[in-house]
Amino acid sequence: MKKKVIRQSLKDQVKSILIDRMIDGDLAPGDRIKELQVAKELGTSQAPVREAIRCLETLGYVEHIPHVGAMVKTFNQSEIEDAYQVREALEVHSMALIGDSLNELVKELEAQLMVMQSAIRGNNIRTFTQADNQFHRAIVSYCDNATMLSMWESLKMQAQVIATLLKASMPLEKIYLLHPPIVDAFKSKSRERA
Amino acid sequence: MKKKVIRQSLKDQVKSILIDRMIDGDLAPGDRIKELQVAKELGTSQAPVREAIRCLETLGYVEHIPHVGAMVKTFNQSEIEDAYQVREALEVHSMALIGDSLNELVKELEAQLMVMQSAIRGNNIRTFTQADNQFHRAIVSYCDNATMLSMWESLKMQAQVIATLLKASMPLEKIYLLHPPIVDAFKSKSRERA
DNA sequence: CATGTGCATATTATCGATAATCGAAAGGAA
DNA sequence: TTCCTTTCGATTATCGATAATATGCACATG
Repeated sequence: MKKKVIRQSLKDQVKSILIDRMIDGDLAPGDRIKELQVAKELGTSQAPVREAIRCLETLGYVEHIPHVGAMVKTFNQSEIEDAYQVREALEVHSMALIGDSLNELVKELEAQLMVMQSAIRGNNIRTFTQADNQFHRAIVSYCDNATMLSMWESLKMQAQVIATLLKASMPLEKIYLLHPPIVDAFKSKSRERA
Repeated sequence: MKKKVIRQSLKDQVKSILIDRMIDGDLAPGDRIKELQVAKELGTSQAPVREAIRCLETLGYVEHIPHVGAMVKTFNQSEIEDAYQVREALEVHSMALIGDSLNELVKELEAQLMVMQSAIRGNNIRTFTQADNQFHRAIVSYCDNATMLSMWESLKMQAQVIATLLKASMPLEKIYLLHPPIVDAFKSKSRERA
């Protein structure tokens, strides 16, 4: 019941709005984002919009060319697969760092697998991406390497996946199949320890 | 013979100057960076300085608290070790992705090991960090996963090491010892393939 | 003494306006 | 035509000034 007073900077508000637009498809990959235009729409000045765009840039959501402008980044399939490989690298390595909470983690992972499966059956992409996100965040959360977590944060796959897959309708099954081997690895690690 | 006209944005110039100051020790970990003060010193307005600081923030060089200000980030030993673990995770995983150029890579890595050893003997920290940087960049460069490379870029260990070690004089030997096992892994992979 | 309240100051966050730059379109010469 | 230059419109980059916010201190209050 905390519901603190909302004191969000304009930059953060603009950032949220732009991300929402990307998720909703109002901003499609390739679309230009013009600072003054957005500022006018949202009733602010150029500065907060500019900062928000720079922020989205570092998150990998938009591409920015000096003196020209920013546009929503277009992802190709290989980029997405590359990112998943990086995820796997981080998570496999995390195994060695996770201690007593290993069993707890495995339960969490399996729960998310179930959610993903049901999302595939219902073709509910948004639910799928949320579960996928939970799955990977769990792993890096349970390992106490703060840098590892921030690296994962910077991957920010969730929005990439949402923005791209919502339209490209890439097969969820293909993505799903990358996950069970990871859970198996954690399980065998757990068994070996007992 | 290219020597193009220098057309660097003020933001980039400010960023470079601030990084130089950190390396030279004029900006020590914990020091405040005040936007208007820097702007006045450099003869610019607040805006470019502000952007430069935000950039340094995403690079991990400074910490920023809303409405309070930015300060040069202070690294503790565990943070540095965490980052090195993440590096290892990325590089070990890269093994599987590197193809024919494996032998070439091993030669490059061993060359950098030699440089590091001689840097340790001469206690030349700057040379050591450069070689360390070359070593790790080589691995992620030879693997053709662009995301992997950008993740490595975002680690930006070189400045962390320079900024921290130049003063804390953390034993280089300890860092060095993390490297040979990686080369060995690449070598055995190469042998196994032959 | 402990604690809260209001002010003063320092700094960031935001604004509106101007300068710098880019890309495309128009024009002119070989 | 084709290539080069110029001009123009659009957009970002930068500026100087103002508003919003946080921190510390003095002071009142119990």
